[in-house]
Amino acid sequence: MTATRRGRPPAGPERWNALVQAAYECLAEGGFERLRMRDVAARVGIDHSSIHHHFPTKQDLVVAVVDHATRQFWSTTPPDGGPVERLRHHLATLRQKISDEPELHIVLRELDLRARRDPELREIIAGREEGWRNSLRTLLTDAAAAGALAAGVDPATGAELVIATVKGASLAAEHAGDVLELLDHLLIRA
Amino acid sequence: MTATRRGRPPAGPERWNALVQAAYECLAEGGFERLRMRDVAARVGIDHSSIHHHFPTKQDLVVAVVDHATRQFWSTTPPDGGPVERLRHHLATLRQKISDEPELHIVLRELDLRARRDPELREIIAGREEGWRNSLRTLLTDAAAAGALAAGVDPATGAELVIATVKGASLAAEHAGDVLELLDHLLIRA
Amino acid sequence: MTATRRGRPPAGPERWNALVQAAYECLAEGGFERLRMRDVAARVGIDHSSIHHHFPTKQDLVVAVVDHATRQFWSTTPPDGGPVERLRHHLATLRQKISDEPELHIVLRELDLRARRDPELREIIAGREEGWRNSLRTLLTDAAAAGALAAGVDPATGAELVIATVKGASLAAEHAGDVLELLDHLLIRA
Amino acid sequence: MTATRRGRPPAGPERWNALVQAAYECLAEGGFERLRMRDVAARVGIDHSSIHHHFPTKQDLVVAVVDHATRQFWSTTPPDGGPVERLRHHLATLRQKISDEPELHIVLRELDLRARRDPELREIIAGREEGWRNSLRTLLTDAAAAGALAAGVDPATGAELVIATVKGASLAAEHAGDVLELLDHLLIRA
DNA sequence: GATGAATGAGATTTCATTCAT
DNA sequence: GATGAATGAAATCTCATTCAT
Repeated sequence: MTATRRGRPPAGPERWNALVQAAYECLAEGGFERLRMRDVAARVGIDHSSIHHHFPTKQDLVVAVVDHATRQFWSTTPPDGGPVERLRHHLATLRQKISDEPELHIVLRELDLRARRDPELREIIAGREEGWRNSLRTLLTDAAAAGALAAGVDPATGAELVIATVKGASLAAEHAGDVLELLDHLLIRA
Repeated sequence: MTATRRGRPPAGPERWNALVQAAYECLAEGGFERLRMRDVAARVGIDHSSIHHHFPTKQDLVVAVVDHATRQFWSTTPPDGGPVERLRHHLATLRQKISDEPELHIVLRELDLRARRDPELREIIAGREEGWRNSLRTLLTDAAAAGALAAGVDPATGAELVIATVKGASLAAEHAGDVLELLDHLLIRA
Repeated sequence: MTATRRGRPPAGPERWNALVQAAYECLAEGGFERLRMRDVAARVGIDHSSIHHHFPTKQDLVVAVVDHATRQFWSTTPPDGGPVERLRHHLATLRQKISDEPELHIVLRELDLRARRDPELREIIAGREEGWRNSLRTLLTDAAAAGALAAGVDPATGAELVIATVKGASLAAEHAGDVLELLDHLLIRA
Repeated sequence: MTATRRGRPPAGPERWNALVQAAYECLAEGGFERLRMRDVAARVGIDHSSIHHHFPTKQDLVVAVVDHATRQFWSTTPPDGGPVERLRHHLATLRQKISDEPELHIVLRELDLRARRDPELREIIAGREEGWRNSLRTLLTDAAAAGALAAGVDPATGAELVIATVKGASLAAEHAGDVLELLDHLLIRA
């Protein structure tokens, strides 16, 4: 997106990224059912068969999209600060992402569903989600240790509630903010 | 399912129901991406072209499946009793459904995703979900009136939290029970 | 079309005729390419499979239509009178038919074209056309004997010219009248 | 048709032309009713799905055939010379075409009939025919100005007579020559 | 005679992928 | 690396016809 532009479409790793991005957009717009190599290629401006130089099979492209999409989402590393601030910050960031980039949720849900039948995808997604899950548990455990959690809230289960809610909330973007705010209110005592 | 079976495949409305059920199962197993008229027909034991006798187009079959699936799920009418019992019962029923029939959730999520691009499905699903939403709101409002709701819980938003959680929880069936139990605990004071 | 109506659709030979008429209309509207047993049956108001009781195969129905259509057209028997009047009358009748019932021409052209690959149809049509041809030749021969034909017009070839013109004229119904009038003018001297 | 053939099937525009020609032949042999993409492809020696690389839909192929067929026929531009010679020459050329290439007439009649229900074809064909019609009218007008037309022959109607005859004459190729000769005799005085 | 269900052959079209240039 | 042509498998849908009721 910066250099290597001499009047001709760029090649090399830029092309690779452009293809992943294009596939991501196609997926957001039409779902897996309508994800076509042709459309992805067209969006980048190359021939539909040239795409196979970068991604031998369609699955390879999909895997790259999974990597791209999951990386973006769960990587919300909370900043320094007390346990409560960090947890609050994380939930706030999730809220923001959901309203700022709704297509990301669509893509994640598509991938999640597809992962059910595709072990390769399942592993990648599970790996990323596990990172998030652990991070969440730590957050909640710290909050609990600080006495900032609602009574009877098990940190591990609380983490699942957040995950389940985020995934479900993306269904109806207009409610997502309120729901997560409620979650914040319910879970955190202080 | 009752009579008229003398060694020959049954016909009439039974066949219709069997096809819907078969499509439902195919959808649960392979998702929309792998939903094939051929497979549905084969599962019922008729020729793949005969299916068009009952459902002129694939979409017609899908619509019937939507109807079948959504009808099952949201129709959990809580019994008589006090507000708290009714709400508790409803949440418990949802918990039960999630663990008893996980494929139902898969199908619903497939449909939900597909509805994004298919207005016909969208309307059907939205109609059913609206019924559930209203029912939930009433339940929560009644509970609030009885002073049984956690402080600061708006009934409407609470309903959305339940919906979001249920939809999200179905992603990871193994956590669903705990999550909903927590929700119960958090939302309900008494 | 007259009797046997007791609140239920009629059967028997009336049904047969109705089916032929319906097929004729379908043929006029959509050509052979879109002639469907279903549509024919629907037009008469019976089930599409019941049609096979009257016409075992589609070809049988088509043959009946051929019979129906060709009978109508070529059967313009000229009345008594002098040779010139009879010929003039015949040409006038053709003119009239072309403008009154344009769909008849469409059907005949469809049949004519199809007859090229269907010996059964070919024979029926050829048989009918032969009758017309002979009748035309006699007319022209009589006119020639009466000295009423344009100089150098061979009766047999003149007959072919009329046939060719009528068949071609039906292509553009708006010109048909003028063209046949010109033919009258050119062929007949008196 | 010139170079680049080393034991492998030719590609590029040659393939395109070959497909049009093949479709034309199929149409001549079996009519629209039996025009199959499969057969066209087979005649050229490629897979039946490859044909869609050149003609996305069947209609596109048909349009190309229309273009091919109509271009051939009406483009008989008469040479220099007096009005009578030019008209005679044109009629003679038509006679020749009819006997030399009878399948062209078959195809044209198929197209003509189909154009009744297909606006796209109708326009193409109408456009071409209009060119022929105008050319004929000019010819006849010139001949009339030269006093070479039969008495009472309106040039415009005369043009229609020729068109109708040619179209009709193609039905019975064995009579076409005589009929057109008669037309020549009747129309032209000198 | 009429009906509804079923059949099976076949037609168009789509699409990931391969290959030679 | 890119391209255009070709492939082959598969999917939906159509339709004349048959069969049991």
